[in-house]
Amino acid sequence: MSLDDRKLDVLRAIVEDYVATQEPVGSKSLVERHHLGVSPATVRNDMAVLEEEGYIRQPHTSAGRVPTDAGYRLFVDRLSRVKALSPAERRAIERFLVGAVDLDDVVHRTVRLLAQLTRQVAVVQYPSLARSSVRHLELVPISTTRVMLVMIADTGRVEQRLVELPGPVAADAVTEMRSTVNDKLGGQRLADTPPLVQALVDDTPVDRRPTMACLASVLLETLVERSDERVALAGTANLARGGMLDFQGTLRPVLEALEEEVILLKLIGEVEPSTTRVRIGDENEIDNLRSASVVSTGYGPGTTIVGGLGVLGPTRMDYPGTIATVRAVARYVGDLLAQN
Amino acid sequence: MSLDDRKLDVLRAIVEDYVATQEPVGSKSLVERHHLGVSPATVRNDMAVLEEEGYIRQPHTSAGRVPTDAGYRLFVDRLSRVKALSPAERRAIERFLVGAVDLDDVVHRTVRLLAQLTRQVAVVQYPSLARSSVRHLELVPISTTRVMLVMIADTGRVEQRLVELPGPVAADAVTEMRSTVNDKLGGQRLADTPPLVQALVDDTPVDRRPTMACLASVLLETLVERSDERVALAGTANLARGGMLDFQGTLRPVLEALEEEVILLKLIGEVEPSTTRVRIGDENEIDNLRSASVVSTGYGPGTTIVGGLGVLGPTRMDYPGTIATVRAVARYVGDLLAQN
DNA sequence: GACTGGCACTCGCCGATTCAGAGTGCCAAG
DNA sequence: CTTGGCACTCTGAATCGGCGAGTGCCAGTC
Repeated sequence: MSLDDRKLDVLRAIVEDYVATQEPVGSKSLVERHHLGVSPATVRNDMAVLEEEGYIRQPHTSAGRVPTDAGYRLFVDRLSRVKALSPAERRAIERFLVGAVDLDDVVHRTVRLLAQLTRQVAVVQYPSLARSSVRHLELVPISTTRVMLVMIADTGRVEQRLVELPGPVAADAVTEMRSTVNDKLGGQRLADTPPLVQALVDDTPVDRRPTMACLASVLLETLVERSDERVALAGTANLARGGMLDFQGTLRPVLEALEEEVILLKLIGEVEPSTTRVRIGDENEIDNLRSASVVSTGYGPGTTIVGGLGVLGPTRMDYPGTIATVRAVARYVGDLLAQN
Repeated sequence: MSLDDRKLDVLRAIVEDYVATQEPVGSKSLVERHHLGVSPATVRNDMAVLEEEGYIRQPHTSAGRVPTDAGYRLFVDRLSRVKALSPAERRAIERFLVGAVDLDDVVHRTVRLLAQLTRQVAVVQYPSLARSSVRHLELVPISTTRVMLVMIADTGRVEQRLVELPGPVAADAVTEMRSTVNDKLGGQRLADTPPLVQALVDDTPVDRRPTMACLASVLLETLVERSDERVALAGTANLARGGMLDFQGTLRPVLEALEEEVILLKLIGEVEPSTTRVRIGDENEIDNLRSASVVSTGYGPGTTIVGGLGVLGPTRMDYPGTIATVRAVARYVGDLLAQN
């Protein structure tokens, strides 16, 4: 049985009302607020059908209806109208992001901005190393047997690692290695480097090979294996709004999940080109987040994507508004990145 | 009126019981659990006095007593016996901290360790730049008018900033500037650099002065003015343990406070030499944290202090245990730092 | 003078009960 | 297919009473 237009209207009205009021919505108040041209009784019949189909449910017999995860899903996919950002929001975004001096700065500002605009928990992934290219590698001698390896990526990320060398190395040897390393790896996409690194070792004169091998292993470890994705988080306090009625009374599992970087990455990573992804309640793979929804998207200069960002909130969230905000912020950040 | 020994014993017993059970403690259960050699009636009299003096109070007439902030304070100052760490805890600390490759890594591991051991919110400050010395300054040309400035401090911290130069600069000029900058600033304590930086500009040949001035201003801004202290946070999920009975029902204000880096720094910064500081409830200057306690201390290689760390939890916390853990972790981290 | 046992009293908590209101499902009629 | 009407259900708030933990005080004892 397919749902006719009015039933879909009813579902939309239910979602909108419930999101706004946080209370189960009944047939009567529905017809009052949304001028559907029919009587409460008719709406009740529709609601019965919607319930049978699994889009809404009653928390208790004889209290209004509440959308199910499936209901939200349908709403997001087919019913929600795109909401344009208010000029105030646009201005807020611009004001917030200009004057960032640093990649760190950009990410921090972005995540706070996102949390503030959506009033939810925001997550921003640092530009992924795997999607970056090497702009420069720097070797800084710390002592005769120690070198600080600094890698600067074209996305602005800077990673450093202390390297313990197998034996003492002269300063000019370091300089020389720096330039060979830069010659071979500079400009290369990080994902492509492993074979190059190997070649680098093989091409090194024997007397220096142990040192170079050591360097190479750290390089690989840092940049590739330890797939060093970082994320920033903000707005956890927003979880405690709304009396915790969402999240069935305890924030514990949600907060726990948010402490795991791996989980955060899973939430906002796995970005496909330029879509906005919405995961609703049970669609989340993480058990602790079954009562939450995640809206995420990718960002990057131009059309390329270098990282993900998104927000997390209760399933009862303003999807159209959130989606619009997430998209807008992602676009602004992308533009900002393109300028560098 | 001074409190005699038994009254203090009673206070201690009350604190210990309340911390353990989370329930107001009455005279009867007190004498049962702690073998004070007196009758409940006597204890009642003592409790009346303690209440009069403001160390304990009754949530409602005729329910047991609960320590006040002042009661906890007295307990911490005079009554608590130092609790030795269990061997298991010691092992946990060591296991957790070995294998850290990075300053970032050390800090992250530490903060998680601390959260896990104390089952509370943990905060760790990165080694303060103000207390560090310059180990090396690196200038990496990004384009002809842009340079990446990387500063490596002796504490292992690495800060970078993109510098927009007033005009194009040749590669060898950059190299030259790098070495002069390093000559002048290398090894200097960061707090002492501002005049040196000024001198640096003055000593620069006129043709290069604008570039150097630009560099200098970024340097000052990054390292000094923007007093770039960073902190790591973990264990917020622990706030949601114990049904939120502490924190009068809502975590919101606490979570909000924890989102502000400035506040976190205030909590664990301001370190005096090698003391452990305990701030109980109202003693906190931050309004949002009036129902929380903070245990903090400084850490650093040897006896010097380069940063602070600590935990935050409900006033009803196991002070002796927490203090012991915080101290132990600080010491281990200090040792770890000393090795570099 | 300090401690103790006894006793009356207070008051919050818990379960049961009641009541009003919102909302439903169903039915018969338009 | 829609609508008005109606009986029914169930929750949430308010009320009530008994229970019990815990207290404060007093008189007696060491």
